Amino acid sequence: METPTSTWQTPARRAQAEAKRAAILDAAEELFVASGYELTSVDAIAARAKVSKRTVYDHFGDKQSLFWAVLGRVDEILLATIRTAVAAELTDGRDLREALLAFVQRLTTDVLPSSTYANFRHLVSRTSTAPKDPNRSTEAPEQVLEERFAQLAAAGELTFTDRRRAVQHFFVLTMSLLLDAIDQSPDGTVDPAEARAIITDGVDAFLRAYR
Amino acid sequence: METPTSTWQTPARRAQAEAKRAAILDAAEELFVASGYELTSVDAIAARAKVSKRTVYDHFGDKQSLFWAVLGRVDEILLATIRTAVAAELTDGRDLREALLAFVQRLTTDVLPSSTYANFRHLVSRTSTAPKDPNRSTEAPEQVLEERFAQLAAAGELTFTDRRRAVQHFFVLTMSLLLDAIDQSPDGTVDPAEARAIITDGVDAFLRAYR
DNA sequence: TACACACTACACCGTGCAGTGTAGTTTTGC
DNA sequence: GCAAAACTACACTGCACGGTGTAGTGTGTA
Repeated sequence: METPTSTWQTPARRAQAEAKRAAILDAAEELFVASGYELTSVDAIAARAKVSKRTVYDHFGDKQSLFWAVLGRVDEILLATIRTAVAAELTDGRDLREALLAFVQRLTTDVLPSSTYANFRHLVSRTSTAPKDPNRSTEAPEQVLEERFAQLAAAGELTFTDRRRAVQHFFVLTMSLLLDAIDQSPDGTVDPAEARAIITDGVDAFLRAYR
Repeated sequence: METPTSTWQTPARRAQAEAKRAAILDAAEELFVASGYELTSVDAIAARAKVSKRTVYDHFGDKQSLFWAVLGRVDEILLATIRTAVAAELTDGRDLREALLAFVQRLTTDVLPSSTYANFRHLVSRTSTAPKDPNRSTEAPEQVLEERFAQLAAAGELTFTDRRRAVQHFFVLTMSLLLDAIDQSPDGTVDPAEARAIITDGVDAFLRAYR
């Protein structure tokens, strides 16, 4: 058959194929996150997805393409999550500190627990072992926040000269430290109290620097 | 022979052995940093060190131990560099902003260009593919800065409740962003002007938050 | 009924790599 | 000169893994 995704089939067949495809992506994501690109074998992915190895190759061609497909899905989810969180928490008129705290809290509970993005940041950014995707925008998430920060600055709630830098600082003061805390601990979980402390300290430091 | 490091030999022999050992560590460091743990073969390390593969195994036993040895050396150098930089730049009576700028600048020029620590941070922290060393203190560098920050707080130059957190924030606002910038760029180098901008922005933000 | 699609099971190939065994060479200390 | 240390060259094992080829199975669809 080769590339079942190319032509247009009857809905029933198509649905089955999509289900398998999703299962493979799920399994691949878990294993890549857990063990990294090199140490994750296609056989293991197939086994976890309860799918024959051949099906994996029929769907994705090779290991690299599968990895990129996983990455693409993760990027999508992440971007959607950030957009939602911005829209839901960073609302006008709300106390800025409360808004930012809620925003980060929401991001962590929505994205990190599935551990989706947490370790992928490390996997991708510089595992150096993972193959680099030629076409992908690592900028998107930041830009969403940048726009909102610009509005906040216009409203006098924040003060900065370089909005890009301000967003960078916000991210490292909150998300980066949370990610660090996560993969510092052996089991990959962080004490919720510690997490809250990191978040509040980060937000407060940010506000002292940029209010 | 097996493990030439165990018994005590005559100086000449020992010196030769040490030279080889150092050459192996150098080669291993370069290759691990460049390609990651998995993708670096022991054969490649031996070739680069201009040493027979057998010698590598005679010295280090296996690939993991070699990796840990490299890590240990990097840790030592890093710690010494930080101590020196603290002593040299974070002196009493100096304008705090100038001192912190010089401190970060010195760290980057002393540690990053050799790229020693830059990518190793990524290799170790969560490559997940790299083997974990059971006994190593990832805390040391931070603690050096913590002590100095505590003194600065006592002198009224800084204000914070949690000195550990303050140091974390300082690191992410400066070094983390520099490392990010480095491995964001394909060739592993950063425009010096951009680097300076990152440093000054980071230090200024830190001072706004903690002065 | 018959076809095509998605999939499985499984054998198979090539390769790269960690690690070993060994015989031989150079150097050093006595 | 001799013995041992340090090292080289090289062959070799074992294995895991990426990827392919193929024969066969079940199932919606025409």
